[in-house]
Amino acid sequence: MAATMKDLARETGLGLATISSYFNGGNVREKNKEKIETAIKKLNFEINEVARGLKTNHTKLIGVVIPELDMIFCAQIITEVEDILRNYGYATIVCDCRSDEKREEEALDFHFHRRVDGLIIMPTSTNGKGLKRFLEHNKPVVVIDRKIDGVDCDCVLVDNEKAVKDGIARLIEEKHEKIGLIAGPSDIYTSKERIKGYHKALKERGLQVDKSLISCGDFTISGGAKAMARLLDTRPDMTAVFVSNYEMTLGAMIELNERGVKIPQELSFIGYDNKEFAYASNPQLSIVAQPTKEMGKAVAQLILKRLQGDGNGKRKIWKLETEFIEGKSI
Amino acid sequence: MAATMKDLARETGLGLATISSYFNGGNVREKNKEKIETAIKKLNFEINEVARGLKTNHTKLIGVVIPELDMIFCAQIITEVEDILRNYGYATIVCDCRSDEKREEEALDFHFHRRVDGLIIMPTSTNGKGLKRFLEHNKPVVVIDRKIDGVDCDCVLVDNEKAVKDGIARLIEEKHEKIGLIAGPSDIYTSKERIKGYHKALKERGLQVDKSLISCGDFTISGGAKAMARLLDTRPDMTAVFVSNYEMTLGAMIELNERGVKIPQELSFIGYDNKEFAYASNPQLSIVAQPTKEMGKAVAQLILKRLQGDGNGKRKIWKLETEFIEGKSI
DNA sequence: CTGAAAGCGCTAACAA
DNA sequence: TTGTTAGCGCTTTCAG
Repeated sequence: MAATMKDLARETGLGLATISSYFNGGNVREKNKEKIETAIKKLNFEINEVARGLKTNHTKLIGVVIPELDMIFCAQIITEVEDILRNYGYATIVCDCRSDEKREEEALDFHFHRRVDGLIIMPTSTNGKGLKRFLEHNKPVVVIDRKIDGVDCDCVLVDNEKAVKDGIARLIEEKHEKIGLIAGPSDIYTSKERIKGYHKALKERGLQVDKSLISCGDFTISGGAKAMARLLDTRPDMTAVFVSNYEMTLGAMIELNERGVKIPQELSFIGYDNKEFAYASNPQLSIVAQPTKEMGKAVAQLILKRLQGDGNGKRKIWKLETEFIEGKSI
Repeated sequence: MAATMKDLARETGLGLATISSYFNGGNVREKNKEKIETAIKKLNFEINEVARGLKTNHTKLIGVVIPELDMIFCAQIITEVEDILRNYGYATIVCDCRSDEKREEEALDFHFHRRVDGLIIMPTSTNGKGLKRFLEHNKPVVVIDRKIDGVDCDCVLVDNEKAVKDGIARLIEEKHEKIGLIAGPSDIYTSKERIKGYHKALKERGLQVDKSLISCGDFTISGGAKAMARLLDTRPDMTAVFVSNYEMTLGAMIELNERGVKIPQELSFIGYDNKEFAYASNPQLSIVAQPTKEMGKAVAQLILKRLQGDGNGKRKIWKLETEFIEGKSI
């Protein structure tokens, strides 16, 4: 089996503590360092993180809970986070809860049992019960994208309101007045923010908000297609539409495609996220893109800071800005 | 701090071993079971997997190494695998090596140090050195998508050759003769297979293979766009093109879009993977779709079997079939 | 069926 | 600086 520190001690004739302090940056005489190093090579020693974890009560594991790993928005953030944390010796365990509250709870349990050192979550549920458990045990929590009331932890958010407001403003500039919005589920934080942005944009330009122009999807492709269909059926007078997440953008495009609706002649269109898809569409789509890479960086930075001992610093909320990319769909 | 088994023993008046065997499915008198259960609730006991891992030499951790988490093909497989393994108490640690051999090696080291119980990998490097280390330590390895010579482990593959052959055959049916292929890097297993399929399809129908109709991308969006541009420039006589992965399909579409090439009037097109994108495109794309969900299931099943003790069973290679989805791009 | 005791590989306090 | 020692929380003999 694998060599242990004991073996190193025997091999070098040194004490166990010396070996241990060698690995933990303690003071070891140069000569002994060399001895240890050759012994490591000879015995092919690799430190056992499990044993270390038992002792120190640190697993160097970070739990991640997200609604869907194959939502590109999630995947991009997670890759970035994982990459940075790994450079600091932390492994991330990602659980995809399929936007299901029960599964999310299970995932939190799962991580808790595993004694992760910290938690990163894009929450599905809006009650912060599961998160508090981590905080009570002094394990840092960073929430992505959706703020949760009553839980005192770091957050990385997007300025959803502004994102939508700017997009809608752009449409109004082009003299559109009957502008549809394909929103997310009305109980999700980001959806609410985006709807707020829609309202504000219209009001600021003195336009009326007509609720029948807002159609809620569920952030999935088929949900987006259905929401688009609903708008098309009930509001044939609509001249422009804003879709407020990537999967629904895809769904809406599928529906428009099937009906043969021409963009932008018959309908102006603004989508969300995923530049590549926007470029690959015909015509090229105008979209609002979220800064996933920056979000990932922010998340990693926040949790690392807490893990490195800043347990008491004040809670931080980072709000990042989206980017508007002009295509040919307006 | 959290309660331990010792606390349970004290609370119930039972011995430590009894508590332990309760958790490990041993025989415990009904009465004592009840006692233990109430104590668990009272003390809010949660088993410490770290300690357990130290003792049993099992971490219940599975290392996953993939080239890019935000390649949808990877993400879909991984989600499925993660979901299944979690139901069996295994956590997956995913490392994205960004298609970089050095990073891949680091990821393997990382997992090895962490003492994962098994490894799932979609390899970037073609030498199996890193994998052998796991096998030598009796840790099961499952390779996804790309077979590696000289490493004796389970594999889940796709019938790449047939996938491309069928697509090309479909184009030939429609009287295309100058058919372009946008292939992947020529040193990657799947690319080679796909190129083989291209050759076979042409030969079987008595057509000549013309190397200038094959353009190698690198499985990225920009690579796909460049490869498409190259073909368009050097072979204006080409009447159809087959793109052999999703990201390059996206890239190719971007390029075609920018040049205003009309599909299918000026060029027939077959893409790869991601049905949703195919439906959302205008016109709808014909594509070859890989069975990601089934692949995930197969991977999980194979590794679970090995983890459950079938260490010596013969190496299994599963080859799954792709699906051809007809759109309006031919 | 249950209890006592040893030990997994490591860290950390203390003594030397 | 280095060695000794006592656990971290659990599983697993071995007796009872």
